[in-house]
Amino acid sequence: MTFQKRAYKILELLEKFGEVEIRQLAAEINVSEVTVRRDLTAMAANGLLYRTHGGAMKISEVIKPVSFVNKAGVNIKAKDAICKRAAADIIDGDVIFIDCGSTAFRLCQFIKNKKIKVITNSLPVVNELLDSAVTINLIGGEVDATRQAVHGTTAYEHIARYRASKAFLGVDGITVEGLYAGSEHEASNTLAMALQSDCVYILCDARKVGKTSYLKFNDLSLVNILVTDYNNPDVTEFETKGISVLSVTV
Amino acid sequence: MTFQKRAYKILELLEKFGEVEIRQLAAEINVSEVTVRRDLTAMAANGLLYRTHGGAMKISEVIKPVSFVNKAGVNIKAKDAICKRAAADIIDGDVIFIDCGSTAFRLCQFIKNKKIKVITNSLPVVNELLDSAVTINLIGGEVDATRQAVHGTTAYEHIARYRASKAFLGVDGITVEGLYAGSEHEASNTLAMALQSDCVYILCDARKVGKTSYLKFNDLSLVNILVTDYNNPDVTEFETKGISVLSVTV
DNA sequence: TTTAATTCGATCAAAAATAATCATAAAAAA
DNA sequence: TTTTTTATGATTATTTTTGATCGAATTAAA
Repeated sequence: MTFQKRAYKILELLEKFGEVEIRQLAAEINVSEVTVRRDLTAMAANGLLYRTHGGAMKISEVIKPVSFVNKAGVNIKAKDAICKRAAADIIDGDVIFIDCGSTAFRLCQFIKNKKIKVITNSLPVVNELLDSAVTINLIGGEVDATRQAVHGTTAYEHIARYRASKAFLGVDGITVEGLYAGSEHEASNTLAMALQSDCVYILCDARKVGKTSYLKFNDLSLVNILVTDYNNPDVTEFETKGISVLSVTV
Repeated sequence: MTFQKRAYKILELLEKFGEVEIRQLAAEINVSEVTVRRDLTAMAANGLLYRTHGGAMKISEVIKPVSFVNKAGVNIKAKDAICKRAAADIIDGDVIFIDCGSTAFRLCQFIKNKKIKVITNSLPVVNELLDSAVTINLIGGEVDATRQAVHGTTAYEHIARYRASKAFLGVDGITVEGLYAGSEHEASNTLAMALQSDCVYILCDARKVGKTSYLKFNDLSLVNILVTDYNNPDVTEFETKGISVLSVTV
């Protein structure tokens, strides 16, 4: 019985009971207590479990895992429907930008098993995709705590170094006149990502279509595809401006 | 029977059983154990299987290496004592590097109320300092999921753009001969941060002092201050090399 | 607090597995 | 063909793994 196999067994028992005693393990695996003790020490050093006097505990019950949480829970159904449709366009081998909005965040759940590269400035996105098939490239720069995202000059320069096949971006408002953002930061970031992408998707639920906001940062020429649940004849206005509209129903 | 044929057979058996013993393989393929051993070594080097003592395992069966959160569970008392001492040296206005090791992570709790800038490649550090007085600059680049940190060429270039007054770094081992790391990534990162800092602190609990590891990546000239709980006359050896040793008791 | 019982870490020894060395056989190159 | 290189197996030295033992440290009980 090799160390690797014992480690497996130990983790299995740990998962089952939450905690285990050395005597119990020694009997179960059929090795001496000294060996079990050595195994536990090694595994604790590798962070696979938490060592206690006389045994071990599951790590999750001792230390809280790292987690960035995306709080924005508004209009989730619509956002999920939009993102599901958008995800259908993502194929293996794609390199995509995902911005730090609450809409684009919902995209994560649909792309976990795709073999793609994701470039993002959003900490919740990184956290969500950490244990997935996706390769993550995180934009560097100053961290904005309220948005849980990276912004600033360094960040935009970082974005400019990469080239993606698709960008999935949210906006604060979109009309035939152009794109609106809620802050300079958001605008700069959206713009930087869009400029480095072959195909720009705007993910935008119905509330924001036809609405303006604080800052108009670009006209519609930046956009290739608009994914929305806004089912209204007006969408033809966008199409005449050269934008493909993907309508979804909630 | 050529190597290629044997390799195929070995992978086949591995797929079937998940693990194999050398004796078993030698009998099955009808070659000596020495040859099997050589085959396994070669195949392991190419990442086709995981070598164990006495045999081999399927890669997927092997327990994932160091997950970062967990490693924080080892020797916490010593690490906290070390970090508390180190934090006493940090003053308002400082710009500091914090690396992605489990020791340096413990520093966060002591600096939350300081008016400083922290530059880091560690996601847990970012998470821990998100709601604090600290301004965070996150290194950008490829995300290493197991370490929950950012690494790669882009990351090291990002580091080179900044200049800090102090760097707080962990190592896998330190002797009078030099500094040791557990991987190329860790070494590159530590080195990059150290080179951009006016004063380099090595945070190192007693277990790692006097110990060597996988990779020696630099001599001691890189280091200015060693903070450790290693209370032994031998520390004078480091001091003769020009390093200030800050000893703490647990 | 003191005492007794565990548990731990260090050291040692035996067994197994590995790495290193060498000689031979097979294959490739000259 | 001869020479050189490569692959294999045998042999020996080294390393790793495991279990036993004992003093020190830790926990639980009195």
